[in-house]
Amino acid sequence: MVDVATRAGVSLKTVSRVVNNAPHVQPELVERVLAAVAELGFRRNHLASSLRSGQATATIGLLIEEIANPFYATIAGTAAEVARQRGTMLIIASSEEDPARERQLLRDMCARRVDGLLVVPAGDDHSFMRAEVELGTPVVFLDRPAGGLLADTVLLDNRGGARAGVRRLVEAGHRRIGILLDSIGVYTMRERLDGAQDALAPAGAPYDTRLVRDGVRDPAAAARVVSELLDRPDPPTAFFSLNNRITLGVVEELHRRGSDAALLGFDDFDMASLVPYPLTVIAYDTRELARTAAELLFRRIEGDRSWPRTVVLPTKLVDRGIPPR
Amino acid sequence: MVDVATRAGVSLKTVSRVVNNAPHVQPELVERVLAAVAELGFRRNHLASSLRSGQATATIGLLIEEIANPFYATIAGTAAEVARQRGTMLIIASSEEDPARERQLLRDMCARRVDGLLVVPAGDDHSFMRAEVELGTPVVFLDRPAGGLLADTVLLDNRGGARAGVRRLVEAGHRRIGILLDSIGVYTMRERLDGAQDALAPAGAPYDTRLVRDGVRDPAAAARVVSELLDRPDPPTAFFSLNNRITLGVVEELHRRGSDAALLGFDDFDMASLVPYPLTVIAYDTRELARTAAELLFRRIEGDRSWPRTVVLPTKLVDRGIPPR
DNA sequence: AGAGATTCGGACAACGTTGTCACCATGTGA
DNA sequence: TCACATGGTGACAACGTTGTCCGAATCTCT
Repeated sequence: MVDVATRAGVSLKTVSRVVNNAPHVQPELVERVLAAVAELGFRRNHLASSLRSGQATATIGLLIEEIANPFYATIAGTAAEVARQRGTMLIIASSEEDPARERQLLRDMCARRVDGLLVVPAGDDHSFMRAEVELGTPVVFLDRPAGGLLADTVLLDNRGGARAGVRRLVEAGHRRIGILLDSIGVYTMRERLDGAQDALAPAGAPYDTRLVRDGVRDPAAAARVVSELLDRPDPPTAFFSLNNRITLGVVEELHRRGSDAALLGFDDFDMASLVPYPLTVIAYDTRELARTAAELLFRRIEGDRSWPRTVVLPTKLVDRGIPPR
Repeated sequence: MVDVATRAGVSLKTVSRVVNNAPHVQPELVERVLAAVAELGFRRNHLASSLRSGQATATIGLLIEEIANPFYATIAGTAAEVARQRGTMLIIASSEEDPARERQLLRDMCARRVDGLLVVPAGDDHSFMRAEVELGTPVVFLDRPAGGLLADTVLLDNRGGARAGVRRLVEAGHRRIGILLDSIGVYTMRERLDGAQDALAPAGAPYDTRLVRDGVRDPAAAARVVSELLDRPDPPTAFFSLNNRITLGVVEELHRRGSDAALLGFDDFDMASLVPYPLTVIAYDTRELARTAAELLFRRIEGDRSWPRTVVLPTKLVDRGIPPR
């Protein structure tokens, strides 16, 4: 900047003014400065700029579980888009469901003085962030609530969605329903399971814990579990898979066996209509989830100091057919 | 930091030393400083730190087309992982295929003094980055080459892959092959098209431009084009779709019609085995593409000043059946 | 013509950190 | 006893910007 000033024959401060297009600079000087900037290839140092001016690094942090997962990729894409509209950059990191790693990454983002944080929580205790939040870094949690910290949160109606879906199964006459889930440790899974119970109880359907299988991490495992359940003396007549990775494996196995069991899945996916099996799903708008959270975050960044909100977005049952029992 | 120093009864500099765990500080003082840090909730300002110490913001930039696209999401995930292993954060932005936007985003990342850039180029002239590169910001291009700039590049063997795939179609007796592509303006599409020609020419197969359709942007468009081509008096007996979004639409239409045309697609996808159609694809390892590029970038960041390299990664033909003509 | 207002440039300090250097104790060897 | 390392500490300046303030030049009005 000094070099630019020398070259243009003005003071340092004038260059600063031109670069920030502040008012009250002679057009002629502006021109000379801009010429010098171009000649010397000057680019303002954003670090120094936001160090001096206090706040506004024009950067927000996004912490998710796993970037490559389409759900999180959609969230990231939407967040990036909202950020771009605000002239803000996005730092992304993935916690891989590891609370220690989550903590370290959040610390690191704070050290970088991000203007705000968008977090899909991995651990269940976020009280360690209280200091940062009180110091003025806005945080919005999405998809899952934070533990031990009052903050803005945007969730899906997991329980209501599962309830509605399972109710449809029950209405079609199903009573023995195999339920496959990733990990009971995850909030969304617990909610979905609760929703299923909500729908089963009034139908007087036995909530048979032998039909509920935890720890189904991938399609192959899902296929194995389905196979196992179908080989029981009293096999389930319907399946409810609690996420789309599991659904994939279930479809594969049901299709392979030519089974006529009903299948309900949480999470829609692109190719659902191509899948060789009638697949009813509980869908939701991932982009809206992310957009809502990001916009809430920016409102906070812009100074909104109102009481923390929790927004719950609806889910929708997409019925592609449920074979009756 | 001043507050911490006061509280611990030491000088500013000693706090700095402790925070950076520099040697030659009395264990007792270290303890006192750490206590003060904990009590005051001090967190070192990364901005100021990297401003003062010159380089090393411990941040790299990734510029891709569209985060939500699974291909780029995989790249982003892999890049984030490599970065994390190096204690580096990742800034992600998407150009949405807009050269102007690409340019602005790259400038912005440079202004933030990233340690290096990973770029999937959108425009075809990147000479505007020469100044930055010469100033010492390493850049690695991936998936597509940069225009007008000598830099490290990691590519896929698009042409070779397409050639091998189409050769298989030709071997199975196909001569009239419908080719659907997104946009001839994109490097990868041109290469794949060239590969197809490579395989068709020696077979004496007519390269019938009426069977080549550009501008197929989404599955629905692909389905329409397939329908149109099949309704010709001399319909193609095989289709080659140049990306997976297109493949999706082609599968849908072929399946709908109960057609027995052969289908070859560029890009593998998760559910390929579930698709209700024998689908042979040209696959590649996206993670390896990203990992290679990211590791190359970090070698540069660590000081490697050797001549820029171009790495071409192989593709693999995954044969899930090709109906003969 | 003089007083006040307006416009614009520049000197200076500060943001929070770290590199440089000098200093003060010790301990060590001649 | 004296020089001389050595380990431990702090004062100071600097990184590249921008906010504050002062003052010079110009304009406006009576």
